[in-house]
Amino acid sequence: MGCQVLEKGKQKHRKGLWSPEEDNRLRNYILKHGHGCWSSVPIKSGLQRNGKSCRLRWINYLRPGLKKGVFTKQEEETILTLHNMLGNKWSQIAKHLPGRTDNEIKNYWHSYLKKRMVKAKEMESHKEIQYATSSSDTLNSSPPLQKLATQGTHNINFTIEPTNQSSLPKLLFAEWLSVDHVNGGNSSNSFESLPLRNGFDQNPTLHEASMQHYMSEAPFDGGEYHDNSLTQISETEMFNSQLKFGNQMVTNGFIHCIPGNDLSSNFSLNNDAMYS
DNA sequence: AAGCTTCCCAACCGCTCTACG
DNA sequence: GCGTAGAGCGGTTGGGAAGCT
Repeated sequence: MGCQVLEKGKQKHRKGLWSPEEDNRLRNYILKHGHGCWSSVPIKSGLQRNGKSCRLRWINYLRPGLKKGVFTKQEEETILTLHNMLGNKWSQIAKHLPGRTDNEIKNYWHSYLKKRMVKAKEMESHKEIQYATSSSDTLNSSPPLQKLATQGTHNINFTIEPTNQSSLPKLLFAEWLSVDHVNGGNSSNSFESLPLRNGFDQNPTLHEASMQHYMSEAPFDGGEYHDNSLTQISETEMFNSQLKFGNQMVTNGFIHCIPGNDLSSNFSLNNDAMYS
């Protein structure tokens, strides 16, 4: 909001797949200036796309910290669990899978997990029929979905409220950073104590920002983003680090962070972390 | 090898929500 | 309170790759 540069003039917007050149333009522009108002991005960056398209491309493909490649077993289980609880709230689910986008998760669900669920359901109903015919008291067999959903989720210990609420620890490295950023603080910020908002912060940008933290240590040379940079850091590791921070937070209501690099110096957080 | 089908994923579309004047 | 515009989300589509006949 508060965007002044509007898409004036009904110029024809390009559609379809993005060329590497377009990607570079968009990436370079956003890294340099932040996205600000999305509708102004294509104009300022000289792209013949609409703002919406730019936004999507950035979020789903260009944004630093995105994890590419196959979903791990753990991620799979997380999706199943969360989908069981939240339904098709892909963006909510994505918040719990660092480096994955809602689109990616949605696609994965439709192309693979949905079938798996259907299969599991079929098997279960088949079993139930068999069971019903052989025995009269079949009351407390656990629901198939729940069963599936809880398999292998030993390390996911959180509850999800049906609304926007999630108590999954989300306070991350970037929390202090954004706050610092907001406050305009120029502190090198080695040890900062941050008061928490509502116990657990609901800010969805935290994950993003945390990914940027990881990215800050990953190769990002000459605008060339290496997809596999993140694969060197296991998801578990990232997940654990979140939990660790979460624990700190739970214990005293404040978090003490020891930043690695000064992120803001090598990546413009101003918009992605602050506004989105 | 060619044609057909299926699958996957990037991108688009349309809707809702929110902020602002 | 109302209208407008931008952002975000979920559903859907289209095109290319892979697999099959």
